[in-house]
Order: sequence, then structure tokens, then C-alpha cells
Amino acid sequence: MDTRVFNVPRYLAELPLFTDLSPPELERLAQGCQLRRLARGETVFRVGEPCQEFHVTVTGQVKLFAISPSGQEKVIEIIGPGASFAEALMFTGRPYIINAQALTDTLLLSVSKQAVLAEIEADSRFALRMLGGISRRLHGLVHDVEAYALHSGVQRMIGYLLRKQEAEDCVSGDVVTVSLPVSKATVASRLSLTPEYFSRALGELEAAGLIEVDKRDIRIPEVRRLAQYPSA
Amino acid sequence: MDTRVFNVPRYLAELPLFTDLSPPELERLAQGCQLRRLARGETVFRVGEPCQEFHVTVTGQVKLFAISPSGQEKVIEIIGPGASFAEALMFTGRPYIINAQALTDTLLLSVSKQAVLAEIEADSRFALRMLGGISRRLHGLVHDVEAYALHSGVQRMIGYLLRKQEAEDCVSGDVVTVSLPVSKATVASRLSLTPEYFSRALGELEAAGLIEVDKRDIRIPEVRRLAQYPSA
DNA sequence: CTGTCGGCTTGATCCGCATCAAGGCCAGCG
DNA sequence: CGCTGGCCTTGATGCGGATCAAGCCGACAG
Repeated sequence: MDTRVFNVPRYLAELPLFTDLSPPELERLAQGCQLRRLARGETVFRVGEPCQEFHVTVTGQVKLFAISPSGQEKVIEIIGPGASFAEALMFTGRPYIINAQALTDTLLLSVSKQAVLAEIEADSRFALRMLGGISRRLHGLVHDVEAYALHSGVQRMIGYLLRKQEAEDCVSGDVVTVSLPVSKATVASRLSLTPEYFSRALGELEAAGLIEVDKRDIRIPEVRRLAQYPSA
Repeated sequence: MDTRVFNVPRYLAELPLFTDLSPPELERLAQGCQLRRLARGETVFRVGEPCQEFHVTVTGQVKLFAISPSGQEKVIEIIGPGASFAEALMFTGRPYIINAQALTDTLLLSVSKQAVLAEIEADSRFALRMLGGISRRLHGLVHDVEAYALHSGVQRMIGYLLRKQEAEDCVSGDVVTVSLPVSKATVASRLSLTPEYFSRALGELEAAGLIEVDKRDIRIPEVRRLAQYPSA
């Protein structure tokens, strides 16, 4: 995809956030947008920087993560194509509280705060969609907090696989296959596990005959049995 | 406080969320409100119930919590007087994903979804305040996720004490005192610790001379030294 | 005064998961 | 070709914090 021929208003219209906007509205919004190409490993923003926009990954992947004083990293979310991030931060008026970095070469669309605020003022339905989007993200975090506190590492992994499985309907024939979007180490951090333990957990499920692992592809012969682990 | 003489519009006006609303607006909003008295231990809502409103604790305390299949409980947040909860859920249109229960006798004000939606349509500044409120809550959760993943139990406890200390400016003379708002077991769950470990952690800090514990009051002689633990 | 009950502490033990340390496997590249 | 560097696995060991089990203390009721 070439930046020069990329049609911003048309792309905006396809985002759930901006459906129903009229062409002139889209045009106005596009004025407040900025396209950026990022190479793998490049930083989108860092803790402490001021926030004047939110972002959409058009293609590629971005990770949101925190870093402890001792340099340890915790991935909070992995953002895939078509997904947005940092909307909430924009509305608090405070600097970024996490870091964002491209995991692959990425085409990034940044929408200025100004343009969003103007659109909210003009169209209350847009405000509602913004509220819905942020609320859904908040629920994702509540779900994560629950999982960290109440589920074991293996259970969190199973939960992750099952969610992905029902998000994308990845049935091919009889067995279901889910593919890890990024490296195992990154997924492990997302689940608050070490890479070592993640590997062992995969091995454990494989030994139990619940999954089959081939690099980043994981086949699940019987979803139901996996969901009930450990039991049978 | 007596429910019969409680002036809803006047109370609404004092909430950060509703400042700047005109008297007629407040009056309309108040139409969509409902006051409830709850005894200690009473349930506000449970997982799976439909959500038609958000809530404000006028007096008293409410805990938001999840329950694992095995019956284990994890407190996600403790809501004190003047604070609201479940706003985000209202905007997703889905049933509650957590439980809420009164920790003490509580006066609860519930604002109907309908009234909020109408107000958003009428006043975009209100939509912005709603967005700000939910965004701040989301940041609190991000902070928690960071803490669970990157800080030890003792560090989370210190973080909790320090945050409380700077939230309420509870300096009396020279030493700072913070009071736990609820039972130690509940605070422990909020921090994802067992009551036993919480107790030991307090003991450890006390032994190190960093705090002095008297029931629910915790005195901090030197905030800075506590913040730097463990180091000296 | 005495029972009892909720909230808290204390001790002994255990386990889930991290950590440290070595490879193994494959892709890219000289 | 072999060398190098990601990425992943595997094994040995250790620790943070959970669990189980008593016991303590103050509040309150009888």
C-alpha cells in the first residue's frame, strides 16, 4: 500500500467508529489526520509525551506496553490492522502513561484531538460511538484484571486461545486453527507469563492432546474439551 | 440523611460530572434518577443482569468484584461517597460483567441510561465530561494491570498507601496518616493479595520502621523513605 | 461475666511460576 | 557452505506468596 494513493476519507468510512458520517464530515475529519509509515521496532509514543491525537493501525501491528524501573516489560495490548488505540488518553488531557511501538512495518493513521472534539460537538451520535468504543476497551481491561487475579497461567492461555478462536471464525474443515499474531514471547507478556512458562504451558496442553502446535499455528481438535480443562 | 428531604437536583449539581448543567437540565436529569437505601451486604447488581442505569454512592461504600467458578472473590474497585460506577457498562449495551455490593449501609443514586443519552444529545460538553470520566477510570485499570504484572505484593501495598496519601491530603502536624476505607481483607483483595499476606506485608514495613499500624490507621513518618523501599 | 463471632495475626508448609543456564532450530547472509 | 542471531524449548533450582490451621482480641449479646 502506497501512502500517496491511500484515500484517507474512504478508509475512515470503513472504521466502525466513523460509519454513518457524511462525505463532507469525513473530508473534514481527514484534514485532521496524518499518515505515518513506521519500520518494525519504531516508537509511536512513549510514557510522558503529550497526547494530541489517537491512532489507527491501517496495516501492521503495534504493541502497547509498560516498563518497570528494572527494565522489565509488560505488554498490555496488541493492536492489529483496523484497530485504534489511545482514544481514552486523548480525553484525559494528560501525557501518555504507556508506550507504543511497531511490531512490524506499519502504516499508521493519526487523528488529531481537535478534529475529534469538533466532530463530537457537531454530532452527538459520534460521541456515543466514541463512548461505546472506550467502554468496550475498559471491559477488556476488567476482564484482564479478573483473569490475572482468578485464573492460573494455563487457564489464561486457554482463555486467550478460545477468545481468539471465536473472534475470528477460523474453522477449516473439522478442526479449528488459531494463529498467534506475534511472537510467542510477546503473547506471553500479554498474558503476564514468562516465555519459558508459556512454552511449558503449550507443551502441557499438547501432551494432554488438547492442542497441536506448529510454529505459530495452534490447532484445536475439540474446542469444548479445551474449554473444560482441567477436568477430564 | 433522610431520603425524603434529599434534594436530588442540588446533589447532582455538586458532582463533577454534572457541573455546568443549568437548573432546568438538572431537573430533567433528576426525573431519570432513583434513590435507594441499601443495607450493608445488599447487592446492587450481579453479573448477567441487564444494565439500564449507572450509579452514584451518595453515602456509604460499594465494592465492585468478580467471582471465580470456585467461589473466590476479587475486588476490582472500592467506591466511596460521591463516586460513580458502571457508567461504561451502560454504553456497551451488554449485561453487567461484575458484581456490586454495599459494604456499609449506603444511599445510592441511580441515573437512568435514557436520561444520560438525552443529555448527551442535548449538550456535547456533557458527552465530553462522560468521556473524561470513563477515560480516567480506564487509566486506573491500566495502572492496576501494570502493578499486578510488574510490582511485588509489598510494592503494590506501598503504591496503594502513597496514592491514598496524596489523594486526601492527610497531614496532621508532621507525620502523615492514611486510613483504610474498609476492612483489611477487602483492601487485600483489591490489591490481589490474601489477607494473610497483606498482614505480613504490613508487619514487614512496620518492622522496617516505615509505617506504624493502629487498626485501620497507618501512620507514615517519612513518605519519601516509604516510596523508596526497598533500598536503604 | 461469659460465650461467640468477625476481623486480624502468626506459624508451618506447599506450589505455581520465575529465574538462570544451556542448547536446538531455522533464516538470512557472508 | 558455515556463521550468526532470533526465537523457542528444556532442565535445574529458587522464591514469592497461597494455603491450611490455630490462636488472639475487641465488640457485642445474653
